[in-house]
Amino acid sequence: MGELREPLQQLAECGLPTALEAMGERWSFMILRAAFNGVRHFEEFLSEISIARNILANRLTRLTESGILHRTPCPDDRRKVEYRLTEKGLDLLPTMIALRQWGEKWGTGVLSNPVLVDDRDRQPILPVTIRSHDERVLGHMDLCWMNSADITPINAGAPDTMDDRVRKLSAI
Amino acid sequence: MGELREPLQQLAECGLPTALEAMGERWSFMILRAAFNGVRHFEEFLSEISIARNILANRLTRLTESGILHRTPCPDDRRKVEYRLTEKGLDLLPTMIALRQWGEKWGTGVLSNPVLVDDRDRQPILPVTIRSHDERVLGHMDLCWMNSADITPINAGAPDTMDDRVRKLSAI
DNA sequence: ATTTTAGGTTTCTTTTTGCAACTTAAAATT
DNA sequence: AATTTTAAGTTGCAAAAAGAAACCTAAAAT
Repeated sequence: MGELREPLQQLAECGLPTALEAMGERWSFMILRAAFNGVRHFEEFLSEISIARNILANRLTRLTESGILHRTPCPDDRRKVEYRLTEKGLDLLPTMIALRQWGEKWGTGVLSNPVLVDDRDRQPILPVTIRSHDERVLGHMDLCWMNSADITPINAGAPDTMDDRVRKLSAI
Repeated sequence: MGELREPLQQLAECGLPTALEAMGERWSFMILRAAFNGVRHFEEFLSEISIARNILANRLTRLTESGILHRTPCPDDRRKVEYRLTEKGLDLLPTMIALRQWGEKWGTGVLSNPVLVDDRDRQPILPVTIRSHDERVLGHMDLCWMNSADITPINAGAPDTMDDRVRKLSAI
């Protein structure tokens, strides 16, 4: 049991290639990290990251085009432009933190400082994990692939679309 | 003894650059995904991913060098070589799933089927999230940076004032 | 009126990627 | 035993991307 093996014919239909198309280029994650740390302007990114000027311009355009950043000319200083994370961009935080935690755990330099903490109680966050619907932490041996049509819904309380209802009826 | 000055730490030095050094190249995540799906041999990776032969050889070498894959010549067929995920490689699963879920959520019409489920109860896994020490789901506004030296061990009274030991994670 | 700042382009060089053909050892087939 | 096929690469060359440095333009500051 517990062999995580996706049907290989359907590998192309996974969200990973899509995600990598937007975030797979060099510097994209470093730009994202800077953005999460409050960096908003071109020259600010430039001094924060050791990236070439033309490459930064290209990446900011690409990230804007793919809806991860939003570009706005500053009203108060018309030379300036503001790059801000969109909802789509903000939604990459778990991925980025997971990657960062992996780097911290397995990288050579052991010390990680400063550390990400919960603002409410000032305690370090947990390692990012995969969880079951009832929040148990799952390892790769606990996972398998399943046709979404064959899944038995667990909560009958949520309102369903017509399509969901049809699918449920035909699956049971 | 102690003749050297203390090494100057780069502020906000984090595991992300380390992680990207190992996983930031093109195709690395696609190779990882194939490995998670049980792909183990060179020609198998080649037919699964649309990657050039020489690039695959290069990536497999790099991933092996960085300890994400382990390379073993097959004892039963001495032409073959087996590439397997190490513990370090397996530990990238949360990152990969988080990235994949993001791609599914924000990608253009990627219907996610099959779906990752918990082997135990056949229910879909939750979206990968960031969690506090007591497992509350945290958003980017709930996070801040803190010096690890200033963290109060759990059970002891937590400080309730925002002071200069705390830096807000400032996106939007 | 001149200088500085912000956010880019342009040009050129180096590095990385991609394609196709070639190699080498081992297994399978005739 | 001779050959064909398979597996895992390597090599050589063209194309694309990254990086460095100078240049450009509008707007703000001096």
